[in-house]
Amino acid sequence: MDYGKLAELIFPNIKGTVAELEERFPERTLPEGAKVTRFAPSPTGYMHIGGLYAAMISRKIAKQSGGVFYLRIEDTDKKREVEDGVGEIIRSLKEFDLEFDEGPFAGGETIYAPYKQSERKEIYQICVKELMKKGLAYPCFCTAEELDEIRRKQEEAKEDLGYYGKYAVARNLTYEEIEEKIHAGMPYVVRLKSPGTAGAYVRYTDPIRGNIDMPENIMDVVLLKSDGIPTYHFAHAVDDHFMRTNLVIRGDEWLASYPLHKQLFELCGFELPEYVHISPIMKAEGNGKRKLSKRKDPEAAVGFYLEQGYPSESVLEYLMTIANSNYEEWHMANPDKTIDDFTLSLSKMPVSGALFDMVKLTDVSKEMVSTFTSEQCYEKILVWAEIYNKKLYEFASAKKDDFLKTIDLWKISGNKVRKDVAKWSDLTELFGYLYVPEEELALSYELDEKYTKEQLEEVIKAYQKDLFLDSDNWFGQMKLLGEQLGYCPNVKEYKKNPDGYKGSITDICTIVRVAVTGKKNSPDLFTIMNVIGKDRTEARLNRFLEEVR
RNA sequence: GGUUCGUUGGUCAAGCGGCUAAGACGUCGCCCUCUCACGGCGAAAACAGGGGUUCGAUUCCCCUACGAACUGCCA
Repeated sequence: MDYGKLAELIFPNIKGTVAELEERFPERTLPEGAKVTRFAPSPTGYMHIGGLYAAMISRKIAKQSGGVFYLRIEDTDKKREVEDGVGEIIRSLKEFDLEFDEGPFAGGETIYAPYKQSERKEIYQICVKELMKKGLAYPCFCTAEELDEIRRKQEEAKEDLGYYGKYAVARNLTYEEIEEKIHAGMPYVVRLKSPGTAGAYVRYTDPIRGNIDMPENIMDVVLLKSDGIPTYHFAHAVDDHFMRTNLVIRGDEWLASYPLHKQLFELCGFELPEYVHISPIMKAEGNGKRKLSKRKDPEAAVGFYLEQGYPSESVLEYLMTIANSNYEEWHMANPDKTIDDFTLSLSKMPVSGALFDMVKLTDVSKEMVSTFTSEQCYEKILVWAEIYNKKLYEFASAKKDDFLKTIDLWKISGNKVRKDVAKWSDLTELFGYLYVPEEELALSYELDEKYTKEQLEEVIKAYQKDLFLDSDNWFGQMKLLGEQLGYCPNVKEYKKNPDGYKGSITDICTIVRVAVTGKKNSPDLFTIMNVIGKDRTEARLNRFLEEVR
């Protein structure tokens, strides 16, 4: 077989050479140890939390090594592609401040462009043509039915599944047969003619998992699909070589493809990049766990966190605790530093998939919110509310000073920090009495059954006479008021002699608190009433009286 | 079926031949001039099972069980 002739038959219009590509996409000049990493998603819908995780790690590694992080869109499967999938990815990453160092998605041009696989078709074909010239690739005209038949036979014979060895029938086509089929317009794919040996092994050392021995690739995998577009595997080899990626950080579902990728790089004459395979983020199910699924789990989408109003810093912080479990300790020892100051270690990444723990995220986020100033919270809430809570946005943007007071209310208690809020949607859920407009406010009073109707009325009516809102000793006034009604002003004393009183100052405060907020727990009540104002407080008291009647 | 990876408290996990097996979240209890929150103190809670190797295994080897990934003209 004259492979040169075959290559011309298959790729008559492809004139470029790999050598030219090497020149067009030269090696990068970077400091020793600098890592070039990429995030390479497919635009198949909303962004997955696992994608965010991978992107964060890739960017972090590039950044801390003085390297480059870029975005490449893997849009080689037009069937799965989704309208504005690329925009979705870019917006999501931007929300999390994960910016790129180069390329059109960073607002610039570089010699390594294009950054979308669909625009790199010729590059792949040049490389395939060259392989074909060397007798390492060939056209295959097998139909889906024929492939199914092969598979059936292999299953029956309990052999390895795939297109290889004696099953790779298209390997044996003569030039004349191929020419005839081409002229007849038969569809075909281009396959790798794998030189792998059955029974041979390749060793791979993963920074996370250590040494792994895997069988060498013997499959004649598809390089170019019938539409001339490359498969993932081939595009990966070509792109990561010519875009000069030197560290491929990817999900562990790719681990098994390593022998193939190694072979592809070798046959193309490319230097193999380093690889790291990271574990997926899992979701509990029954007794076990499974990968977070786009279809079943709303929390798989990064949009979920944005919508709920988790600060992006919180989500990243949580993901970092998963990525390197020593991060938390480091952060406790360095409370004023951020993720950017931390050195991520690939070898310390988890080997098995971690369950996504929403409770832990909540804790991390409360901690994070407590480090924001009120002004910072205000800015973030504004951005969030503009999209997800219009009413709140109106309030926040119209009355900034009032709004800042509400923030202080749940952020600060005396000289201590409160940690109530993990996400901005908590605002209306936890503090409806502050943030929901009066006419829309639904209060379901959390009242202990021990209080009688008369008791409630008595306390509220007494309190209505003077709210003590101008007092500099509101609590003292409340004690006095309680005492007049027969409630003990001292909790300890009350506990010693519960039968001597109607209740304690605790009860007085609780009743007023429930009347005003609907809730039996809240931040400082005096401050709440001052923040919502005298008129609204009085209205709430009246509303409560009507309710208990 | 084959290949590969994994399995320490409810969760995330440290550990890399010898420890009363860290820490964090969660849970529970106690304390902290009204509740909550914050903070402090404390408690319960784990090496999947079985064989080896070894003076000694959570750590090394093998087997079993369970889980996961791959096995596409999807990535």
